[in-house]
Amino acid sequence: MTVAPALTGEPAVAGKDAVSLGALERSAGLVMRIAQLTVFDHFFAVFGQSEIKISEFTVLYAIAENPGIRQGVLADVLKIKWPNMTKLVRALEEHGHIERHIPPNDRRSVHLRVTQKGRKQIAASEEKMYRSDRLALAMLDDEEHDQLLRLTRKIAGWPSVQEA
Amino acid sequence: MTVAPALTGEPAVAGKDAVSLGALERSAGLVMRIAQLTVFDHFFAVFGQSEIKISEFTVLYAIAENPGIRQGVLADVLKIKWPNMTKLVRALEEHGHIERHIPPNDRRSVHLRVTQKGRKQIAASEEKMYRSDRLALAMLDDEEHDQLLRLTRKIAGWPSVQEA
DNA sequence: GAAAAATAGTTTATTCGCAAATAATTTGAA
DNA sequence: TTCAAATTATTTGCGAATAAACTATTTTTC
Repeated sequence: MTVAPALTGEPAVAGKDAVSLGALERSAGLVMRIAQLTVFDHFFAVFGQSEIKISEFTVLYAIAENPGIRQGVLADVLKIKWPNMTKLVRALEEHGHIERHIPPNDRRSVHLRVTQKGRKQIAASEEKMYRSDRLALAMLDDEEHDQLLRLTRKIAGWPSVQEA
Repeated sequence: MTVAPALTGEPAVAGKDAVSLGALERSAGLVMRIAQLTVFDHFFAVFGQSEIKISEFTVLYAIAENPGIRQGVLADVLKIKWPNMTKLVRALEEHGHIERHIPPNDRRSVHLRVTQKGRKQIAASEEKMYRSDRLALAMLDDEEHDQLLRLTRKIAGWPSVQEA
């Protein structure tokens, strides 16, 4: 029930006794946040100084999977705030990865599509995404990985794989 | 294998067909992030306009559990960046919740202790923390909650409860 | 024992995320 | 019809988070 200061590699603080968080160590919400930050450290390490950010890649990929999707819908699913999605979409458009279409029947909305260049970008970055995941969760075996996916889907309010 | 746009309560975008994220739906790292954001929505809802922020409470509680701890050690364990920890510690000190001690044998470091007032603040807020966790993870049964805790501890690099 | 390297923490400047306000359009109600 | 409310997206302003540079002190190396 104690936490070693060193989380990866060499100790962040050498020679320090273990730190205990007491009852907080049983707050799955808190531990989950720390685990998530740890995971994303790996993601950033893999993507590094890539030409496309993880958030941009995720949105780009999602648009490819859902041609013509509205950006607000995507924002809600990915838990991205609408103003941030506006910026992401603008960046993707400026890089020529997507196109914005305004349908005549509802000119408030913006429908998104991936361009040929966007498809190439996905092909070029896709493997990084899977590698990030494997690297970040290398301490889990296959069964644990599946468990984690099942639990996190449930928390996020996504249907379980069976019922989908 | 599809994601309903509505995650909680009423649909964020009514009348929209389900969104699929394709292969990304099997990236536990990505799903974990979305789940974590969902969890913290509940945390913020419970803490709301409390006099103390969740981050401040967590740090305060951790100091109480580890009297005299250095703030850098705490920052590394909680995955808080050092400059942010500086601000958190300053805020806690200004509110009279903690004291900073500079030991004569190493005057670079700052050792932290909770004051009597800090202890009262913990007593006053502690229950909110547990309530947040219960509320945010209400969709999990006890076994699933334990599983989640075990998996996230492993990802965060914390020893399992057994081996501690 | 002096210079160089490492450690602990803070400051600064910038980026990022968010809430609130705004704009444009569509829907709904009187 | 006409006007109020809702929807969709963007802009703006501000506060939080980050990286990089900096200060102070201690440890190591030669």
